[in-house]
Amino acid sequence: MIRIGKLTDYGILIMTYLARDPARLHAAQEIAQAVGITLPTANKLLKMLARGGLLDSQRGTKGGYSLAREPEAITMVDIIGALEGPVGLTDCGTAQQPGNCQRERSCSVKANWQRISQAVNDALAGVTLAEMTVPSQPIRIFARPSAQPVT
Amino acid sequence: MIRIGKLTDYGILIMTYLARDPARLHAAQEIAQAVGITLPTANKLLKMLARGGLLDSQRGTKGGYSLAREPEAITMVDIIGALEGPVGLTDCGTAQQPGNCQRERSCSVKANWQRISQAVNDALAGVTLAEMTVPSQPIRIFARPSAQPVT
DNA sequence: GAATACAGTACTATTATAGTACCATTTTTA
DNA sequence: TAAAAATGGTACTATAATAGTACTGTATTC
Repeated sequence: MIRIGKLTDYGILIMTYLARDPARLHAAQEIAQAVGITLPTANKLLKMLARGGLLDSQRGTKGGYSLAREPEAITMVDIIGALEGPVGLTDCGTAQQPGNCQRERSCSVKANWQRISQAVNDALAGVTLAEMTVPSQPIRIFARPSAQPVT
Repeated sequence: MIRIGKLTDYGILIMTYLARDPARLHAAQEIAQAVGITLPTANKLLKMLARGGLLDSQRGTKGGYSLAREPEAITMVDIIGALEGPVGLTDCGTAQQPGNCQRERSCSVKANWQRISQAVNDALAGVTLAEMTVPSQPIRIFARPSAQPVT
């Protein structure tokens, strides 16, 4: 099974919670209780999401977090990217470490592998946070401009 | 980062290798050497792939493995599914354990989450093993019948 | 200036993955 | 018919990644 971590799961719950009341400022403690996770864990995730540019934060008493952009402009790729790094499926598939694979010769898979990552990326980019707040909305999958069925 | 395990990476290399010469029977030792992994690891993977119905096997001297279907009829979902279980992204998203999530009330995310898994699934199902053997072929992403842009 | 809340970092425990070993079963061949 | 070669199944160990926690620092409000 391809899976993402528990923390990312929680992170999406947090983001979804905030998306339901975007105007207000929400303290970490309030969020932790609402989502059903411990405060330390919530703190950790909120920091990461803020650091990733998805949340605005305000310090001090009456401080808290709020969405940095409107829910329509935040996708699953943004959230997963902030919590787990760039979406890729294998070591040789990520953009940053091009020459990492030791068996370049037998690995013609590489280029295609990156395409697969791209496909998954596109799928996740097609789901906005706004869509997550409503019970069931059809998800759009956009084919990239270059993609067309092989005849 | 969403990632799949090393073993699955190896598994795809194995399948790609076999796809290049589908007619012949390939022994585990030959495959291990060709792909660049140890024999025990190759054995483990080949067993899993055979058990998953992706490989036919023949025992005894002169035995070995070969693709159970033609490369065009094997997709990334098949391979990943055989090595890591069904493609899903989180515990509550998989089909088999519907009531596992403890915070059902605050989790309206669930249904959408399953849709995301479905989107990823579709993306991976759009890549055949045959396409992996050629250096660079455009990958098709099919939108599901129900999917249509929200106006 | 005290209390509250976020920011950053480092550490520990847990869990999942990767890797290995062993024995059983089937088929070929000498 | 026996030995060798190859797959089938299972269980175990070691490693690595994840999850969780704690501590210190900084900003803001009252």
